This record gives sequence, structure tokens and C-alpha cells, in this order.
Amino acid sequence: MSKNEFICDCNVIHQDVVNNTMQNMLEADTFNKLAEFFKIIGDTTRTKILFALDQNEMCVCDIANVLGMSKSSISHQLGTLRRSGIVKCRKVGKEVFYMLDDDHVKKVFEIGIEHIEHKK
Amino acid sequence: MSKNEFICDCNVIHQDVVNNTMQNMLEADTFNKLAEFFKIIGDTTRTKILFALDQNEMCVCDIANVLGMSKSSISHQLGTLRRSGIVKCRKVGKEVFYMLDDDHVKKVFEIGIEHIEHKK
DNA sequence: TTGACAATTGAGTATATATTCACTTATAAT
DNA sequence: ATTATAAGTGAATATATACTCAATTGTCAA
Repeated sequence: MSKNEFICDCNVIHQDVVNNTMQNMLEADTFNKLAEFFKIIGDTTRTKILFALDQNEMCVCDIANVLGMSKSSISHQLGTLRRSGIVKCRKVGKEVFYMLDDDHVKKVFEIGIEHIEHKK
Repeated sequence: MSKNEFICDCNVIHQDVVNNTMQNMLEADTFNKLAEFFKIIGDTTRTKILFALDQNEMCVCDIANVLGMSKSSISHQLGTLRRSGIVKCRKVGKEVFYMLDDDHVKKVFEIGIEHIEHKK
């Protein structure tokens, strides 16, 4: 029984490549945060919200109208985006205006659009 | 009953901003594909696989060993990544070597890492 | 041809989550 | 104070999906 059967249910074919790759892997926590970031962006409703906010800061009602969805649904999603540090907001009276927190989302969107254009 | 009650359950507060934003929104299909791209990347296991493949092309066994997961689970995920056009593969005998299909993933990873570093 | 093994696949299960609905909170206006 | 309204929230439901297990496919070697 080889050492690797303790790790998974298959034999290692290219131990040198595996070792090299493992040395360069990031910490588990980094992968979790990275995946979390993309998971948050990876929802059609949130994608639309973020794209919309990239053009104008808006209140919940505005966003709900642009997307043709309920205020409640948008508010839930904005909460998710805010807790993830992707959007921030400022309160003016009864209204709450949302905006992107930094330009990383804008940048990954551009590359994402490049990707899907490239696949056509 | 105003026109907008047909669209959603709230009043429009800033019609000019809403109109301007709506004019600049992309097609629904584009948002779906964009969200789909990020959703695929937005899973810890797939994030690890892609990061690993960015360093070395590898067969299923190799990847399973690097991640410490079952071959079956990795194969399922590779199928997902392949159908999404994010990875491609070449067959050599019984083995199938996987690699990234283009450099868009590498680029969005870099920005994603920037984002999480920025949040610390 | 037979056995071994890399990889794939389908079904089943457990978990996550997007939206709706009803309700609450916060703020402004009368 | 009372009413109206923007926004937030908790519970419930419906849907999606990640992994496991068992079985199958494709390829090489004896």
C-alpha cells in the first residue's frame, strides 16, 4: 500500500508534477475567500445589480425598477453584497444609496466579457 | 396606479437615473453567461483545480492527489469546467491531461486576490 | 482474450441559496 | 402623534449542486 492511498483513491502518476504543484498552492483560507468572491458575483441578479451600480449609484427602488424585481429580493441581495464588501452605501433620509466599494468588480467583469466573447 | 406598479412593487424615485442605467444594461443572455462564468469559478474545489492547472497541466489522478480528494469528485468537476470552456484536455493512452483553455481565468484570479488582500 | 487501471458517468443524498410573503424598523411629512 | 413610505429581515419553499458510491468505458499489457 503506497503512501498516496491514504490521501485519495488513486495512484500518483507524476509525483514530481504533484510535488511541484503542491508547493505552489495557496493557503486553504485564500482559496475559500477567492471562491467566495466569485460565487457572490456569479449570480445573474447580483451580476445585473453590480453592472448597474457601476454606472450609477442608486437606491433600492431604482435598482428594483431597472431589474424589474421586487424591492425585498433586491434588498436581500444588496445585504449579501454589502456583507461581502463588494458594495457600500450611504443613507439620505429614508433612502439608501448603493455603490461599488472598489474597482475590482469592474475589472473582473471586463475580463469575464472578454472570455465569453472569445468563446463565440 | 402608476405605470411602474406593473413592473415591480415600488415607486420610482429617480426616473432619470433609472432610464440612463437601463439604456446601458447588456442583453439578458450576456448577464447569464457572465454570471455562469463566475459561478463556475466560484467554488473552492474548482478554484483549487484551476489554480493548480495554471501551474502544470495534470491528469485526473495528479489533481486528486494535489487536492486530497477522490478521482470521481475531481472528474465531475473537470467535466463541468470542460463543458464551460474553461479547461481543455488531451488524451495520452489511458490518461487525460487537463490544462486551462485561455488566460482569462488567470487574470481574474489575480484581480480576485488583489480584492481579498485589499479587504484585510 | 483477459486483467488492470485511468477516467467517466448516473443515481442518490445532503446542503446551500434565491425568491416570496408577511412583518418590522427608520425616517419624513402633515 | 399619526400616517406614509423606503428599506431591512425572518421564515418557508423551491431549486441547484457537490460529493459519494457503484457501475461502465476505453486503453494498455501480458
